[in-house]
Amino acid sequence: MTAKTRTYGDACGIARALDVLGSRWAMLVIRELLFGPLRFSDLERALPGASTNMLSYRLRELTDSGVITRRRLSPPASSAVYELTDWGREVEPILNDLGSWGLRVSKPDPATLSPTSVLLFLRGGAKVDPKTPDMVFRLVIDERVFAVSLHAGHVKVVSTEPDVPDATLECDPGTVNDLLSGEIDLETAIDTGRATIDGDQSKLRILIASVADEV
Amino acid sequence: MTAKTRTYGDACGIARALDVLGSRWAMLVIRELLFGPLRFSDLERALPGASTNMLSYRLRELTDSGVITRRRLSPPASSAVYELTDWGREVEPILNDLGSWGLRVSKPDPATLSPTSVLLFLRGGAKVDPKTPDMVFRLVIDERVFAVSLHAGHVKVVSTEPDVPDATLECDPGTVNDLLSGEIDLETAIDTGRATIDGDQSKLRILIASVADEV
DNA sequence: CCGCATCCGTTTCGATACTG
DNA sequence: CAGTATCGAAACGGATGCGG
Repeated sequence: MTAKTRTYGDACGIARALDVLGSRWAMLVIRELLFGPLRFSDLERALPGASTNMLSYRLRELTDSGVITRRRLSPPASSAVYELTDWGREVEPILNDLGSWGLRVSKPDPATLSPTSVLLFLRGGAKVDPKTPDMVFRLVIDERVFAVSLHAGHVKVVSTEPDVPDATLECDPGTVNDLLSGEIDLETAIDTGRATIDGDQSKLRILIASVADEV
Repeated sequence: MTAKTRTYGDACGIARALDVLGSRWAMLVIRELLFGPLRFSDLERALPGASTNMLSYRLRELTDSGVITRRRLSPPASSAVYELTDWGREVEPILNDLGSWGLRVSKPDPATLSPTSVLLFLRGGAKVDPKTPDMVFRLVIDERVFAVSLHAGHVKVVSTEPDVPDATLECDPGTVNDLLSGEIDLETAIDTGRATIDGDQSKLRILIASVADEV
């Protein structure tokens, strides 16, 4: 059954992009894959509200149109993962811009927040003074480990274990977001048990402050 | 009946943007409004395939969320127009990027092409040598007049009558597109009656060539 | 003609249940 | 874990009609 998706039938590049990315959940699936390959169930967890049904269908569509690929992991762990193709990775700046634009939309009331969203926000929102000394953090959100590094005023976020981090911060996505948007401060987060810190707390404070200023 | 649109229920900026722009035709409506206010029927013509039904609903939604405004024209012409708010105008760069990304998607078979799409393409695709002398054109597509100017290697497209154009080009959207993408040349277009030219043809040729090179 | 409401068939989506 | 099957609900597309 060849998926004859509904098309805009418009030769414009925008319409053609939407023919591929315009259906519900498509862009959010891509958002989730921005920090590396994920399994079906990872996506399911990151996108509650998307039915398994929809997910598998969208994944097939995106695979067919060449935005993502399905790959089987090597023998020991024999599960399948989905990952962005080179072309798919090129939507990242678009999603970033869309994300900044969307900040002016009021938050939905019961709101989820995936680790990925927060990390994108961190990466995109930070404009740090280039004279700030370099630093590396180990960020643990929802069991997933990320290396967050500050180098020459540029924030980098990668989905790996950092070597020699200056500090480790472990907490849930909501807390990271509240910290970055300045809604709570680090002390409160620690005291209320929402965050666990290990290492150089002052450096972490610098990073957080620089992002919070932007917002 | 307050439009309680389906929401992603996700606090991420991307998801919130999609709560507003994610439904079918929404972004294309915005695309059409990028060059200035339009009436309901103008939108209808530019977006065949969108039912009047859908259009009026989308327009209300976009108005409610503050992306566009509805304004009544002054007395003589007492019709209403829709136009982007400042915030709405900020999606332009996003749509441009989306448009470039989407060029790699194969064209739908029976494909329409609105004047707006072509002009966006013209504006976005042209990287002209800054040493090229300035020029101004009068472009007439589907009865709509635009001023296309080349100044210091930058292409500007505005929806107004230009004063003192170097040349006038009148044709349908498809032809402009074919010219810009190098699929036909100016001579052929004129000979086959697809384009009508008045004024300095050589200058027009320079503009066209510089865009076609990009593609 | 313009802006929209209404009716109706089709497609897409969402929730739950169920299988390899 | 990684999806498919099923089914009701919502969104969409097309046609028509109606008051400015």
